[in-house]
Amino acid sequence: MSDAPASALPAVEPVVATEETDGFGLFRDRSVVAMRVDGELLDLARRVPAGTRVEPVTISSPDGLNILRHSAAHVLAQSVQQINPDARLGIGPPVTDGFYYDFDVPTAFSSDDFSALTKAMERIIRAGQRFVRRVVTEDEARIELADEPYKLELIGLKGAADEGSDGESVEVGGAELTIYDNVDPKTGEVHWKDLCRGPHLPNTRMIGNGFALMRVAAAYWRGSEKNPQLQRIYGTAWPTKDELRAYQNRLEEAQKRDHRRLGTELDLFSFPDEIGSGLAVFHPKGGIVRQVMEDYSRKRHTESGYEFVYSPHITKSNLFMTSGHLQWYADGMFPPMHLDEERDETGHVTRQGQDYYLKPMNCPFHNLIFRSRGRSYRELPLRMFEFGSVYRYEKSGSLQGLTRVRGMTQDDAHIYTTPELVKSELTGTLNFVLGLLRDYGLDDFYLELSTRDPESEKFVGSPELWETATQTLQEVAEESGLELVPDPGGAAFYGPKISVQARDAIGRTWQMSTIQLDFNLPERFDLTYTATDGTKQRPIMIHRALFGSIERFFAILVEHYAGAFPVWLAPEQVVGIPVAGQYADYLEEIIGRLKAAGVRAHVDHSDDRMQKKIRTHTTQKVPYLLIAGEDDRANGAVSFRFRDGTQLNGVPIDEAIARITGAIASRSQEL
RNA sequence: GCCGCCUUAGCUCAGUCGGCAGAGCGAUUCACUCGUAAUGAAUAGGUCGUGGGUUCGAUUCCCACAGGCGGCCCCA
Repeated sequence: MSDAPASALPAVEPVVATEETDGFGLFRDRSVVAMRVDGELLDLARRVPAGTRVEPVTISSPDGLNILRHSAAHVLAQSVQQINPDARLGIGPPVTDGFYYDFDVPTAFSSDDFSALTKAMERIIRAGQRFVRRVVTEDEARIELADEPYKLELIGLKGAADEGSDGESVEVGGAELTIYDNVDPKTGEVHWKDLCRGPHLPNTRMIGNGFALMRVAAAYWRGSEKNPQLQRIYGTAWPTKDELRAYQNRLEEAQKRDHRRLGTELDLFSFPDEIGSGLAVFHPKGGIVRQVMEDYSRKRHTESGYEFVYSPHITKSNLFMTSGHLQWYADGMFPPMHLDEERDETGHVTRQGQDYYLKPMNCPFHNLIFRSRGRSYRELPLRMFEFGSVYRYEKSGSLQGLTRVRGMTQDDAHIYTTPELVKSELTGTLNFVLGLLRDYGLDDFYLELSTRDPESEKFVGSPELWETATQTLQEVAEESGLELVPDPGGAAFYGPKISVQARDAIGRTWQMSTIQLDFNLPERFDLTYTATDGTKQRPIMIHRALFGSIERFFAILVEHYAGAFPVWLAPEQVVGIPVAGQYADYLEEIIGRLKAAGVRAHVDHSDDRMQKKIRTHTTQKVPYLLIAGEDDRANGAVSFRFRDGTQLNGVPIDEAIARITGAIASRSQEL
């Protein structure tokens, strides 16, 4: 979706080779950068025998873009080693919208190095160096790459496991070990080489001027924090300069929508240093948005048969021993408060203390509520809902605005059901979740089904139980009619789940709600209900978070709407602007009627000129500005000005009020 | 937690090659009363993130810590 369509390019069709030839012989079109034979991507320079069916890969296709970006990564690495011959190479794969290359260098790169690197890259690109593939034996590769310890490690890995992480397969994923030489087209001199499975662009010239270096970062070698950290340079590359610019504009657009920036500009929330990292306060305007979000959610939950429960923020450790959280997730919890311990003068403990923990999850509390008395099958499904405040000691480096915090409010529900009702309950829950998300303005979804990693021993419940549950989730997901993406191995140890992914206004996807089956907690808490035949049965538990966390969902909505909330959510819905002071009283009457109807409205009585007031409240993204001057007063009317700058003048007062209250009541996305 | 960068007024940012700091917006006050994105003027506002060190002198140099940003790892 972020890749530009290839519509401008002429259609290029698969061909069948009539004689032995190479890709250059088969495709004259310059947009073809590689070819596909039997599903395998090959350089255009590769020979194919007569009778081979060959598909062209154009530079703008997903495969073509990856090849472009991977080749750009090579050119980056060549430039780095040109400038700093001591830099050792890690890996350099393409990623979404770009590429990176990891280097082991004694001193980290800074963005100051970018201009020199970019110049070096441009020189290589202009030289039109050819990427020439060469098959080598393992021993030959070891000799040639004797100075590249990381590459040697990859060669060693190749035999062991073909399934490396995605980046490594770019280097050594193929059936043969290959090295690509960067060859000067005039002299035939080899300027640089890299262990790589390819394929590559025919030559560097095709990278053109559609690339840019983006940022530097550190990354653990082969993704493990036990390994040394390498210095990573991220870049982006596109078939044309225009596409590069379009990409850069998208990034700028995303930056303008950044909820942290809008949170300050619109006075919604802040993270005072005094409180601590990852702990937010919501200001009055953000508070209104939150309150409206929560109130509407409460209403819908009540209508859908959920019951509201409340639980404390802290608990003694034994509860999280029972749930298993302390065993599994102690690292992610705030350390305990040790209370009630007493010692004598010599320091000996005379009274054993108690550890209290801030809760990282609500489910154990809900289980206690379930267990507080005997339960009958007649009560099931039992749906408990809570806006539960949870605290998680996230690592300092992973905190991010409101999307990753240490204190948050989950809209958490736990559903206890009989096995017979699991499927209908899951279906109902999924529909409920999707419906509610749509009401908040998100409507482009796909589902992800996270299943057990069959390799892993770390799971609870029998394989048969997992099998049935996964099957049920799959059916429910398929019946929704939404696109379903498998996420093998993504399940938690205690059960499979469906998660709802939503695309926002600029096409980014966010993981939203999760619906998760749990085979673990009912067991650990020994939850039972009495079935029709009088026997005690184990209920099945479904965890369901809709927003995930209110804070994060709030952030997503801010970014989705770029701060311009639909009226029903907007902190300020209407601001009255008199053309001159003498019309303030007239406007005040209209605004008064709106306030009486529950609309968040006020008249701007400041000394600013009217144009200034319009600017002020437009930048504050107020949905409706109501303007009144002599013309309006004479006609018993008022004039609208909307956020997009359009206006609607001389609207009769009753009509104006009906329009506003109507848009609020219907939670309209339109004004 | 790890790597790199950053922290100057409420916000966005200049600046000082070591001699106690400046703009725009915002705020306040006064004048202006105006028909769809900035009226004008004046005033207030900063122990330059915190703590140490070097120095005659530190916002500037060094160290530590805190907070932020970008990644990595992680995300029940």
